[in-house]
Amino acid sequence: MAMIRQPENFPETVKEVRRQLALSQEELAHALGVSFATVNRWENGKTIPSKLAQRQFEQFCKQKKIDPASGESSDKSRQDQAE
Amino acid sequence: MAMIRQPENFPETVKEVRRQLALSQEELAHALGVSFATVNRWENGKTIPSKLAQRQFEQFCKQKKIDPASGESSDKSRQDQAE
DNA sequence: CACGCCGCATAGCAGATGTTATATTGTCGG
DNA sequence: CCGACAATATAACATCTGCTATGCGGCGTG
Repeated sequence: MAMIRQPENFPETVKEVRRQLALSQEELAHALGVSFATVNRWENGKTIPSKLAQRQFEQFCKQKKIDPASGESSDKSRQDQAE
Repeated sequence: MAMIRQPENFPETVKEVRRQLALSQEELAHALGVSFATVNRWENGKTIPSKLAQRQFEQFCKQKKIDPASGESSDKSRQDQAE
């Protein structure tokens, strides 16, 4: 029985990932190939991402070396905001 | 009225790719992470794929070394269809 | 032939998404 | 304080997608 395992709270996860990368909702949306409204709805719990969107998001996180499951980047390669 | 630029005919492209890989609509759908109905609608021109879906499809083609633009695999690495 | 199975086409409904528009909030400079 | 601006929240409408069910034709088996 495969329980689809959605991160229990997708909204926070998205916000967290976005914050770690210092991206606006619009920028993240563009990076994922979806619209701003979609990311906004995800973060505010208005909708749940499609399989494709979930896949894309996870792939994006991997690519960016971010762990969506945890609340932290967890690795030491922080480039942080050198401004 | 959007002059969105699609591969001139997405329906044929999908059919062609699917045929080259000898996949059923259901199998391709699963490989792409969408439903059978969606692939079926694409092939029959009922709907146009979302950005995400287009992206996934193109990525799938690259991964499978198939050129969606042409009607042929174009390369010699054919896995046969010895059946 | 009758039956079941598979691949495909189609339809309806609910939910997700894209687009556009409007409102709110916070920040910055005057 | 006021205005301008960016980022965000929200809404409405059209389209796409997921799911389910149905129908059709082909194919093999009894």
